[in-house]
Amino acid sequence: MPRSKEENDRVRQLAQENIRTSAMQVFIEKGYYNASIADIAKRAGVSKGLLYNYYKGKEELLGDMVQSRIEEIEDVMQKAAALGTPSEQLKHIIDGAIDNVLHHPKIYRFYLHLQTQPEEDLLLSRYSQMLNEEMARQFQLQCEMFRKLGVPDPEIRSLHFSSAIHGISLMISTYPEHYPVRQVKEQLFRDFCVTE
Amino acid sequence: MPRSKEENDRVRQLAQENIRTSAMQVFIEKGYYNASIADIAKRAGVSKGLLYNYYKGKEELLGDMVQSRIEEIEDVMQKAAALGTPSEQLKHIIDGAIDNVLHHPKIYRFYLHLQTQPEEDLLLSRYSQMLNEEMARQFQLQCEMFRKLGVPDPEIRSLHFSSAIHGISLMISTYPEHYPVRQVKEQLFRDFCVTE
Amino acid sequence: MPRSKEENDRVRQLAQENIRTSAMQVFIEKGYYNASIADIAKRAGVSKGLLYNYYKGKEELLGDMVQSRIEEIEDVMQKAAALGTPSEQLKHIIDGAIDNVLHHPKIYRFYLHLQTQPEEDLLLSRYSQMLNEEMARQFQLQCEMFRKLGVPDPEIRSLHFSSAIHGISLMISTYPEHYPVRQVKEQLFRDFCVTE
Amino acid sequence: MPRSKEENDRVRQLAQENIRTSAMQVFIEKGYYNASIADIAKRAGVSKGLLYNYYKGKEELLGDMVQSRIEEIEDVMQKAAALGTPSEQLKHIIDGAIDNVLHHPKIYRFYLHLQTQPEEDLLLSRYSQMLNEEMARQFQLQCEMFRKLGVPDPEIRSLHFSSAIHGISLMISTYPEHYPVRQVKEQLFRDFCVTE
DNA sequence: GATGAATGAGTGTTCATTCAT
DNA sequence: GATGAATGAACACTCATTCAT
Repeated sequence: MPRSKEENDRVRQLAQENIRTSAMQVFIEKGYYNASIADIAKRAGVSKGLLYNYYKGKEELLGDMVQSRIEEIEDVMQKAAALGTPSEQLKHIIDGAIDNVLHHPKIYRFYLHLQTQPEEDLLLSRYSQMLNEEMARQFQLQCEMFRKLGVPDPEIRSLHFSSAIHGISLMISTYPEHYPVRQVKEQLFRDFCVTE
Repeated sequence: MPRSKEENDRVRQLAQENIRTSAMQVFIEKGYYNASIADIAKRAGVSKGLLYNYYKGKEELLGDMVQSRIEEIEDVMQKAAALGTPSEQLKHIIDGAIDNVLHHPKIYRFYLHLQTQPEEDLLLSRYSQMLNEEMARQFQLQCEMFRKLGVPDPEIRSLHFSSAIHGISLMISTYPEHYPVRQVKEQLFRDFCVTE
Repeated sequence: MPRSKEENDRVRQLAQENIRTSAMQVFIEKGYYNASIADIAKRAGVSKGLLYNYYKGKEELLGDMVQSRIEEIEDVMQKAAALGTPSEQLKHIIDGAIDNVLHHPKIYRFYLHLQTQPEEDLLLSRYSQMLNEEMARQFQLQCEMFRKLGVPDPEIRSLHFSSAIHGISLMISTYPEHYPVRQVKEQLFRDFCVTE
Repeated sequence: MPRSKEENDRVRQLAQENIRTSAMQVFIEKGYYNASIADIAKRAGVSKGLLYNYYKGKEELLGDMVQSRIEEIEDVMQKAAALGTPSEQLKHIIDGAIDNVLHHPKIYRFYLHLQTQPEEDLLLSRYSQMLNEEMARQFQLQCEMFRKLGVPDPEIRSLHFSSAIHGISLMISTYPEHYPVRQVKEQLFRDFCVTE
């Protein structure tokens, strides 16, 4: 007795989800090049063959991860944009970025690693480019916010803002303990989100 | 008649230098895992065998690179420490860091990539750790400078300073063009190197 | 539809058996160091990759061979021990040893070759040691038999017995033809298995 | 000022002797295949290049060793043949063989190892054949001795004699300690060198 | 004679990917 | 859909041998 179409779909969804999650774990632990397909399949508790039924290969798995990372970022940005004042919007970005690093430093680390992939790595540079482009989109939205905030030179301001957040994120992910997160957030807020 | 010892030493030095330089180029272009020994040897115009006469393997080549990177950083820090006032010292660090990224964005990128290696990459994590430790040493020296500068909470200040520099460096290396370097340097100077 | 577990096991058994047998042939023909993995795989009609699915490497293949050789010897010893009189027991050892060399002189040669591996061959000395230890075990069992036989100095007697058998085996394996096997067996029996 | 011809020859002789001796040591320690030319040259304290001036390669070095081994054996046989009675002759062979193993068990081991080289090892089988042929020559001479001794079936007797000596040698070289050498020699003498 | 830098063919090993079942 | 046996290309590394000096 064959499964119904819906049930089949659900099985597919679950299997795919399972594989993707396992791949993320293994990539984050061992890095893309050290993660073998066998590792991922074993982690997911499926056969290598099945993995290839759902994903064309290792690269596509990474592509999925990058895609969902980008969606995550865009989600934060959209939620921010929906807020009333530019000050609140920027604060939301600060919180989103810092909390994310704080709770998942290894994930931040992984994507930064990917983002800094050598440009001529023909296999992966595509993904670092996608991430960088997302950063650029984020930058544009921030510019708009700073413009509304009424600061002079909103582009420069946005650049400073991004630099500050990335610098702090890097430091947090490198030394995850003892980082005075609250203070830093407040400092960022004072420096960037208010006009005297 | 065999070559004299000195002559031989010179030949060895040159060959080694040549190989190291080529390895750097290839690593930076293609990344560690995509750079094959054959690539490096070809780039150096040398046989694979000779490469192994001078280096035990791929890893040692990377080790050499990391070592010289660390020495480069320590050199900047020592030159800074030798200056008269904490203000000048910090300014020297700013200049050293920013100019370095500006002139060799790919090299900065490469080492940041290495630094963000997943921790369980047994092969490379050793090197990311070495780089992180160097960053920690740098941090300690900076604390001292801020202390002399007479700011309250010099540790927090040093943390902010490092975050700022790393953030900016990351942005510069990602978008090497159009970055308002002079302005940023001046801003950093105003933010961190003077006491009102 | 995947193969059933049992079917898969059978396939694995067959493949493994095939590889092991081919490895034995190639090792015996060309020697361990001259037998390349490619040789063995080709002989087995199998890809190099598959070989590594079943064996961790060249050394493990040899390990398997040594293991089964030891089991072969212990089998003869056990069968001997199960016999009624010491005289019969020793006769069984003589027959087992001589017949084995006679029917597979090259195999005897191979293991003797392995047993005489230079002690500092870090790779192989482990296996020569295992074989020597088996010989020592055999020696102990023989001592017991001679003791039951009621000879004076059973240890010395066992030593002579082993020396004689090894000497004869070496000669047979070196000059496999024309060796007066029956006579020699009878002589050994008269010399060692009876008490006047 | 060029060296005189004689002096030159002497230098050559010494250098060659030095290399040959070192090669023997290294071969005996690590085995032929694990001994690299670099090892041998280092042990001899000369450059790889010089080694190739005197020997065409690794194989020729081994050839030299085998040659001198054969001469050693023939020397014992000639000294034996020069003695007055067959009984004394055989005793001399016993002493020569056993004492040799006793004093240099590793060397015996090495040559037995070489002798048991797989027949299809195209590189080394030539040498194992040379050694086996020498053993055959020795066998012929022994036959003559046994004939003179007046035993029936001197060929069979010689075969037994060789088997006994090889068996004992193998045991001594494998368990160099505690072997009751004197007793064994006496037993051999009683078994083979006297007629009742 | 003497050196050791340089070569390159050969080998063991890994792993993404395919496909018969 | 699901499996895992099987493949083979790619790679790191070794070492006997050559030759310019």
